[in-house]
Amino acid sequence: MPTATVRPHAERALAMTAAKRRAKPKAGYHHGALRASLIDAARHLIGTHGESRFSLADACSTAGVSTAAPYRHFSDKDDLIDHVVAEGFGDLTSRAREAAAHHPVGSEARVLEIGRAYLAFGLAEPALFRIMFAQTPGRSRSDLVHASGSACCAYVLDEVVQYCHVNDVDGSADLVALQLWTFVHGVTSLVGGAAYGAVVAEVEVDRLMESAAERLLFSLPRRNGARGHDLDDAHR
Amino acid sequence: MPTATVRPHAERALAMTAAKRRAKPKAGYHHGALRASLIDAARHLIGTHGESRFSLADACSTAGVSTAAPYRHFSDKDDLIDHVVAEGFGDLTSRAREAAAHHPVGSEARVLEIGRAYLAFGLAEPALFRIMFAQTPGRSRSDLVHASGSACCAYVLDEVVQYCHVNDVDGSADLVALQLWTFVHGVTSLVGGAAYGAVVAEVEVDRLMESAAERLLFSLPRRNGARGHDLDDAHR
DNA sequence: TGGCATAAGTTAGCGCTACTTACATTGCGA
DNA sequence: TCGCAATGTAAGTAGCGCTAACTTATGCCA
Repeated sequence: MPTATVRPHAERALAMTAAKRRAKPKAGYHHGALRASLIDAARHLIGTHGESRFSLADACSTAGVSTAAPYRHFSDKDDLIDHVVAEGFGDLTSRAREAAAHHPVGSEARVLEIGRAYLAFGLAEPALFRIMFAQTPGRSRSDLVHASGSACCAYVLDEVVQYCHVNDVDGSADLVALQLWTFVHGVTSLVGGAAYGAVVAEVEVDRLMESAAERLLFSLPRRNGARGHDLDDAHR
Repeated sequence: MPTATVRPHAERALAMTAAKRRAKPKAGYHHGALRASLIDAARHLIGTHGESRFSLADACSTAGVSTAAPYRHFSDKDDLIDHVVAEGFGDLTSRAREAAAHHPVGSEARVLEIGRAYLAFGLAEPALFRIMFAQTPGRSRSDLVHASGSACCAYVLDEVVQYCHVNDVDGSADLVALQLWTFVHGVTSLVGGAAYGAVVAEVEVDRLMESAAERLLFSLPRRNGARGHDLDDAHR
């Protein structure tokens, strides 16, 4: 047994600032909030270096623990990533809900703000957004990912369906909702990537989305025979 | 010096079948078509195990060479992946061009078939499709990737712009083309992932795309004041 | 046709990573 | 306060990307 045990990782306090908002960090042998700290660190590292460059060892050193510590909280590296993805879906849903809250149900502004929140999330963390909707061929994601992911998609789709019901849109509300979600997801995927930059100016992305929402939803005919919007609104 | 040199990798011939269509494989110390074989192997392995699980060593063993061999042809692992991506963009463009060739310029069928080819490519190789449009935050892709990628996108967009010109569509053709491409890309991204499966039946994807093309392009007003299609066609 | 520069392979080895095993430390409840 | 479960560490293994130094085959040229 060692007579004078050196307290390792004295610099841990420096790395804990990121997790401070989540739990009380106690300096010492036990980290106190390692689970949350590792998720935070992984999310940040994936965002800055990409998923393929992300290493568990990096996350450990930023959290200030040894490389064996994560296995007390996660079964393996993929399990940690799954928790990052689930947290991402939770954040995306929260952001969309917050954006919607300021506008009445069934209003165009509400639908548009949800779309903008979706896009803003993808722009803020493109690498996270990508792994959220990706699936590795070999393995299946955890139930946590499936639950949070389908909850997120279900919410977004439901908001569009509600717009259709409130405004008596003719035709299949599910189809329309799926189309709009698909489009917003497409914009978000492309602007987060490299291909878009050469083609689209960032200022125009919002106009692109508004115009698409107009053509895919707002201008759709209503059950009473009227038309939601004059189509000319879409390209003035 | 060894007196009796054993010829290593006698089983190489077995692994060469995949590259046989590309170059003449000569059994022996020199592979003969290693560059192409490695690209093939990488593309296949990324497709079956995902990018994050793809290892250069696996590609080497399927090609039947040592792990140092790739560095005679590629600067590093990322360089090999870049070549896979460039080949992917080339294939995607080829498929789209072939699909378009059977229909007159400016016809709805031509636009739809290009969209279907795009979707079919993404369904056939989802992992490849994903890395084609992804970018790792830390590093920039090679000029090869940028060239093939922007050529692919430029072709797809140009076809929609041509439709607009042939049919005298009113408004910005660039905007419309971008919208349609974004939508098709969104469908392809989502069906390749896990989120869609729970929501959309695969049979309906084609109807989804057709209906979106109707609303985003075919039903748009024309310069002479007419309307391309009656909007009701979109949801009969 | 011989000879040689060079292209294109190989083996050996380094540092990093994911993960496991065995051990150390701590907090908490009986 | 004791003991145990939770949570950390250190050490070790296998596999990975990549490099350095060496070996083999090929094409070209006197």
